[in-house]
Amino acid sequence: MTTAEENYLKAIYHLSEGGKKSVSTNDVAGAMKTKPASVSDMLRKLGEKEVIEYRKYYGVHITDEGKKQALQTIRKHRLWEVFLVDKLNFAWDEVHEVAEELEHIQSPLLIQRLDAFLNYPKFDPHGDPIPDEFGDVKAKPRLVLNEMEIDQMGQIVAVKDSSAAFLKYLDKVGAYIGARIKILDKTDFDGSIEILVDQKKNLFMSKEVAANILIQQS
Amino acid sequence: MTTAEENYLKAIYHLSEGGKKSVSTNDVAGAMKTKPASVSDMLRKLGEKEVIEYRKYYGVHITDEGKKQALQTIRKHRLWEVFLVDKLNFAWDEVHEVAEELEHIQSPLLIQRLDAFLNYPKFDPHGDPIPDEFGDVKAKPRLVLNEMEIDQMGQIVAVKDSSAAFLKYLDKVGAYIGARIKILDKTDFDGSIEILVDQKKNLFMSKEVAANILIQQS
DNA sequence: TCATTTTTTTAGTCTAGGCTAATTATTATT
DNA sequence: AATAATAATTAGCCTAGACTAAAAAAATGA
Ligand SMILES: [Mn+2]
Ligand SMILES: [Mn+2]
Ligand SMILES: [Mn+2]
Ligand SMILES: [Mn+2]
Repeated sequence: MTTAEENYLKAIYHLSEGGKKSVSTNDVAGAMKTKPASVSDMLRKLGEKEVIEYRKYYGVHITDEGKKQALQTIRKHRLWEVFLVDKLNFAWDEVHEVAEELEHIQSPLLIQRLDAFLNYPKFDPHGDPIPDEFGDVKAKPRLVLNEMEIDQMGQIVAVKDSSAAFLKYLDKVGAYIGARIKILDKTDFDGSIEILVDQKKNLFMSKEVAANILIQQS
Repeated sequence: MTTAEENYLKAIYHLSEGGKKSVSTNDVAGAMKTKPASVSDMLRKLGEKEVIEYRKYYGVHITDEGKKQALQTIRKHRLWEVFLVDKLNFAWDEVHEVAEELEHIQSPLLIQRLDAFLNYPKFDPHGDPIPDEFGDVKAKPRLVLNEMEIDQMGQIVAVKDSSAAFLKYLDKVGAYIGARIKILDKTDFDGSIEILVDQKKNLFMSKEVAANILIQQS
């Protein structure tokens, strides 16, 4: 698999995650920031490699083999992110782009040793689970913050958006992975919410922000 | 610079190292394991970027700017090799191929942090000096083992060949960076030599092997 | 249902980096 | 100095991965 193929397959995997059976050409183009015409071409190639099932005009469905390969790339991406944050003192908003390159280095030994060196981490700096070498991820149920009800409580365990802009914003307002939160108020009009962080700090946030924060109930 | 351009420029830099003013198309093709026709094409491109001076039919000369860029790639390569050996417990014969990929990751911050994490190493696992961030290398005079005379002494400080085959051979016979050696005998007929390692072990080696071992006199 | 809109694919073009075969320049040898 | 050998370049082709414009299929909705 080339770097481009790995990136496409990973995008298709992520687009399929919400349990969607099929992913459209336009969806992939959006995720990859390429044109639909380029996507059609790539889908044909990935179809021939049998990592996806591709029916012209009807979108694409990732195969078990494809899922396995995508999870390997994701594993590598997240392990490198842990390395950058834990060992090289990168901030959590600085790691995504570099990991996007590092994930394509081809060396099973490297990843095995890196995993050991990092002490077999289970989550990356954004709270996302790291698949094991067989592609198994232990997924605990998580809620999206903007869908929680008043008085519900929980802990921030992950973010959906790993862009520097979003993560810097969270840093600024004091939201972080592990923070204990409680829903204080919700505004029907715009969907914005008010939460209590660590039993001491009130925090208002827009629906857009809350929709990118994942909560686990304790 | 693309990965391919970086690899070519590095090869040209290494081929120029012996003080040779100009490097031939065939030399580059040999080092890169590509055909001369492909090299001609690349030389034109590198010439346009002014990292080399290219006169058709008369070989190529690396510019100061080219040297600077090559040294940055070499710096990255060698830092990654140190990381693999010191932190991930790779053997010195296992690192070259992986470093060949890692050296192309584009992130100045990454290299700066990696350097600090490794405690600013001055040499890679093969004894080669690591250029600093300005491209400066501190080069101490080194002799090639097969050119030394009987009774001369010194320390193995580096190897010229970083292939797994060669390094595994050195492991097997007990030669390593840092070993103190003394020339016991030389055979004119085939250039083979006998050395004493660490004042206790006699070691015979062919001219070919000795020609890839670098000695610093103490 | 049938026309319009939207989505997707195809056709054709481009660049990077390879290749082979043919040509040309340089170097070596009579 | 002329010819032969060698080295290097050019010409033409290929694949991967992008793109635009045109064509075709599917979805929408009057
Ligand atoms: Mn990537
Ligand atoms: Mn992440
Ligand atoms: Mn390389
Ligand atoms: Mn090395």
